[in-house]
Amino acid sequence: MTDVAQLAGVSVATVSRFLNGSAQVTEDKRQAVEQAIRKLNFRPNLSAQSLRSGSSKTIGVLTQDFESPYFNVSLRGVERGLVGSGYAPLVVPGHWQAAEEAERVELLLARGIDALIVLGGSLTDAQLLAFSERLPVAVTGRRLQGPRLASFYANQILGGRMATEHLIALGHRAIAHVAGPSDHPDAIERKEGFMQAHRAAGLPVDPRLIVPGNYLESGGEAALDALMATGLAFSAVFCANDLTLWGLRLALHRRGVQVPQEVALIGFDDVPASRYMTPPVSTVRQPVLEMGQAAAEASLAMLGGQPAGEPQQFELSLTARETSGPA
Amino acid sequence: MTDVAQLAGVSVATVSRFLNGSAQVTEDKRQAVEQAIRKLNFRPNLSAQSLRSGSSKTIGVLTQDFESPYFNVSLRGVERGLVGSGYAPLVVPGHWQAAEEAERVELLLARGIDALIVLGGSLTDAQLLAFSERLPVAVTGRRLQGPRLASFYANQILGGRMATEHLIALGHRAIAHVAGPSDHPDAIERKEGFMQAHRAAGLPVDPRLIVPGNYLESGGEAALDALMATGLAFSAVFCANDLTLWGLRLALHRRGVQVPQEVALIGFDDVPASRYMTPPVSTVRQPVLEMGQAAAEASLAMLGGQPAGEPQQFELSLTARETSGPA
DNA sequence: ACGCCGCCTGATAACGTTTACATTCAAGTT
DNA sequence: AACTTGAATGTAAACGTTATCAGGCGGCGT
Repeated sequence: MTDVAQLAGVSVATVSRFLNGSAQVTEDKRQAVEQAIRKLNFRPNLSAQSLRSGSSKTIGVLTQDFESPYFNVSLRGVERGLVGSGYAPLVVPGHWQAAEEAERVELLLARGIDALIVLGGSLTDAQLLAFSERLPVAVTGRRLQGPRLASFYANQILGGRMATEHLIALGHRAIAHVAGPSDHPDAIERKEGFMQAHRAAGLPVDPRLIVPGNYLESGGEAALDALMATGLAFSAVFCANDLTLWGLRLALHRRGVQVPQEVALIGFDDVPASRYMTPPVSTVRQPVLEMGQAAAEASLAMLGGQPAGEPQQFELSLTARETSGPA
Repeated sequence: MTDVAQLAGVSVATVSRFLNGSAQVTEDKRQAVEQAIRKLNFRPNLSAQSLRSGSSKTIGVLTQDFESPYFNVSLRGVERGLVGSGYAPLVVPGHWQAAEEAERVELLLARGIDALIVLGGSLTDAQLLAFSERLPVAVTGRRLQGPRLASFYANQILGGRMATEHLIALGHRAIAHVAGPSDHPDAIERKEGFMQAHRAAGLPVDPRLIVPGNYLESGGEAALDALMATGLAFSAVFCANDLTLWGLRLALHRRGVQVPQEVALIGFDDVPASRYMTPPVSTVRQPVLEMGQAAAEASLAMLGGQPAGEPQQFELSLTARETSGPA
């Protein structure tokens, strides 16, 4: 910057003022500075700016798994919300382990992030609120409120209910459920939706038809064995998420059972590849991209000094493709 | 740091020396400093370190698309290679647009990254070499050499040939190919492998059975129409990548044609979800995770002052699952 | 003509580190 | 006893910005 100032015949202060528009600069100097910057191909040093201003122009993003399509769609939303803002996302994975997540957030904090976006995960609400004392926080998948804590969520109970009611409407009466991790709030709510749909329809639910999963394909694969072991008949399965459905679908394929003729399937999340499964999977779409984008925009708004605002609910929608058919 | 020094009754220099182990510190002072750090919960300010040392402890990663499973596996490899090194990856997408990629790299440079990892993309070799004058560069998917440029690649021609020979060995004689983007080197080489396999087997190839794609599902879907339009018969298709295969497989499903009984399919990349397609897809596995990890490790090594080393070739392997069967 | 007011501008002090240089001091050397 | 050596420490100057403060200067009111 000193070089620029010298070449333009002004002081460094003037160059800084020109760059940030923090004060008026007369036309002739402005031009001289502009020219000098171009000539020297000058770029302000971000480290110095960070040191001086305390802001690193970086937003920390806590995701869970780089290979999860669900989280990657969110990430793309964040990326989209940040474009053109001058802020860059610094992404770290937490793998659904509260301890690892907390440690990764500390790492982000040590890097001087200006705001934090948390995509799902296992941190407690209290931890999140504690972080929000230090910097603005935006979180997806929870309903949570604080002065500098914005949240974006969808009604998972309703989603579970929508999926199950879809199967019931198709005439299914013996419906199984492959649940998500039992300590995962979303998984618990989706199961609750499954129960509610049955109650509302006056249908009994056999608890043996609810088997555990892990939100991964492997859980879906294992679930079929568990289901067969019960000896109970079922004509449809509501899977806690799409990956679970994929695994179950593969296991079904291995046993030669037809989908949806013999067993109808519905998933959750509407992950991109689900459109291209055979048959294309029926699922409850979560607007994850939109939620990621909203989280990014909220972070920016909070950095601009605006208050966090109410928790914002996003609508779920049923995408009936071809894994679900009449009983 | 001043506070720590004061509390420990030493100078800031001693604290710094303790932190970096850059010089001996007597046991008593070392303990005093350690205690003060713990008590004040002190964390060195990364911006200040960057400013002073010129190193931001950040490695820029140019990926192409946050939603591409292929690139996400690479990214996970990078993440794995960097763990515990103190370096964090800063990831930006380039979307296969040379102009966008160059701009994103400039953005990374402006952020003071210490090294650059390039995953595929459309930058020219010359551009990459130019970047490597400024900082260490590691690139996957190319064979390229420079003093501070490490490269990791797999033989795409051979891969294309392996896929095609697999189909030929199964008795297929009329084999179609859905190519990748015509300006994409990998796509060109995979097609070349397709040709070579035919030549080696003494089989003619009808150029009308080679149709363009875009490495995306949409290209595969469209390809079937193009193939049908030729009026030519074919019993197998080599798809330039797995996503293309998914799209083609969906189009086939819509027309009610059986895979692999009526048409056999083979893809390329072995993206995670391919294992869970119905039927599970046969494909040529690229060790992308390993390549990403190697790129990260090479970057670290170059930052440690070691030379780049020769371009390193990774082996491809055929994963025959169930989309390929006898003619 | 004098003083006052605003607008631009330049000098300079931070921000929190690292490191070259200077200093101290104990232990060995002559 | 004076002198060298070397290790441990302190002092202070950078690194590249931004913001505070004060000065210069033209215009305006009296």
